[in-house]
Amino acid sequence: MSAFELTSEAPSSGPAQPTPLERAFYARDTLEIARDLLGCRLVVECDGERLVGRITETEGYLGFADTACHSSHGRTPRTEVMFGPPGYAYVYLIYGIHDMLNLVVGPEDDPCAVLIRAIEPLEGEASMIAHRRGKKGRELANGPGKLTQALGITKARFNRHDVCLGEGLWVEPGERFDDADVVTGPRIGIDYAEPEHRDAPWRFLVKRRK
DNA sequence: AGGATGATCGTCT
DNA sequence: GACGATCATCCTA
Repeated sequence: MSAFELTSEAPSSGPAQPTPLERAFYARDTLEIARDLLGCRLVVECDGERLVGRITETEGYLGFADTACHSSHGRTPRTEVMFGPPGYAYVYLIYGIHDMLNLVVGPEDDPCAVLIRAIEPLEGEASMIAHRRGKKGRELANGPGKLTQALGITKARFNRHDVCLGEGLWVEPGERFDDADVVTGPRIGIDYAEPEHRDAPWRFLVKRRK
């Protein structure tokens, strides 16, 4: 079992060119992708500025058979994008307040997704703090609603967005975390799901450092 | 540090 | 008309 080949450009002093993960990255097993996304760079172009965060927490949602996955309740206008090809954003509003960022994965007609749950700031931190009304440090983006607010990701702007183009919103290779630094556990906020799905260890997070 | 509670609206029955 | 892949605030210690 081998990790997807994540290659990164050598660091350069000039403005970085987008190096988005290609569609093949997203056309694989959901849980492998959720694992591999840890350490990757989430990039958003916001008000002419590039905001970048290191992904530190994800959850896999496994499609039809997963009663915690939206698509398991049927194909609707909201869930439609998950039934399409991989490499697109599925952004929806929860609790009337929070935008959730998911990446559609797996083959077409196999409606799986990975929820991005947390990031750490790499570029544009000052703007992220401003978006978060002064919150900083671990409180800046350690939750799915927090990171979308910090990065300016909304459903209106990015639902159904192609993340393989390298414009607007995409994911780039970053550092690869060692397995020893990765923890798994049950997913958050899905108590309504069947026990076998509610308790499945499909949440991935980087162990707290420093 | 941690538990309870209210916020707020798109989506589906 | 109900409820949710949550968060911030307001308490109590």
